[in-house]
Amino acid sequence: MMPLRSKQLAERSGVNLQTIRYYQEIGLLPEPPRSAAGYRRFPPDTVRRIRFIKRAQELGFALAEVKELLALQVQTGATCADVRHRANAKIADIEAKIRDLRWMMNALERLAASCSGAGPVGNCPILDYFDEKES
Amino acid sequence: MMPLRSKQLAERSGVNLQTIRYYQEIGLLPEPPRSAAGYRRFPPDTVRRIRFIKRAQELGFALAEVKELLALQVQTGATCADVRHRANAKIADIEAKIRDLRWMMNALERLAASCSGAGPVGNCPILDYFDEKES
DNA sequence: CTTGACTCGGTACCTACCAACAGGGTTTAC
DNA sequence: GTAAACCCTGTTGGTAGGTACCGAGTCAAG
Repeated sequence: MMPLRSKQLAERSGVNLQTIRYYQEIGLLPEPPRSAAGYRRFPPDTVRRIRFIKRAQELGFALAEVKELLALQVQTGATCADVRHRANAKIADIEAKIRDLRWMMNALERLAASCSGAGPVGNCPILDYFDEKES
Repeated sequence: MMPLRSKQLAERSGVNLQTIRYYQEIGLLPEPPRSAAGYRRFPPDTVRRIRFIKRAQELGFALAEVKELLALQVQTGATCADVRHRANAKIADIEAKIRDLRWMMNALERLAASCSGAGPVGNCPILDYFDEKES
């Protein structure tokens, strides 16, 4: 297979062209060789690497964490337990986020329920909550 | 009451000094009068305004949205229904986020369960999922 | 030989701040 | 009156994860 240019890589892996450059800039993609005119020539399996990144991102991993996972993948001596540990930590993160969001939603629902929706904004219980004097 | 200097305002409202200046910069706080030496002199009720902002933020409103809420508060003709509408939209946002996070968590839990934790990283089902060839 | 599509690096923008800096201002104790 | 201690000011740059635009260079087809 021929090496890919930036746009081809972007199209085949389903991301924006600038995303490719961004990933390269932050070291998620190795520095590719260049053509005589300076064009990037990516090895075709880079498509797979980008899909790896996107899939890990979908499950909540930040790019810095994805970088670690990619490093783990080729690191001799890395074990399955290392990966599982990261997955479990991420699960705990997500649980905490969900708890926060549920608390927000609950509070908002109670406020919305206490607001009849009639009348001017002066006695709105929602704004009153935001504007309470005491802490 | 005497007007407050930046740091006093920051301390009394429980935010960082730079946050005060940031809020002023983006128009969330009105431009305060200055002392002869150029020091900001905030009216004491600014503390209350910042607490408003912080409370709305806690319930998931972005600063731009908080700005709208603050504008609504003093806008003649604004109704309680306007506020409730915003609250309901925010509830829908949060619901969508929770759904996404639950999907992530589910997927991660299934992957973590499929991973024994034993052995090298080569056959890790978690990394395999990220690294699958087919889309 | 020109046109259009592509590529390059660089920069700026978004959110919601935080940190560090230089150069002054003010207050308090002695 | 002066020195230490602390405060203020604006400016710059950083964070994550990109998106978007710019002028200039390159390449292939007609």
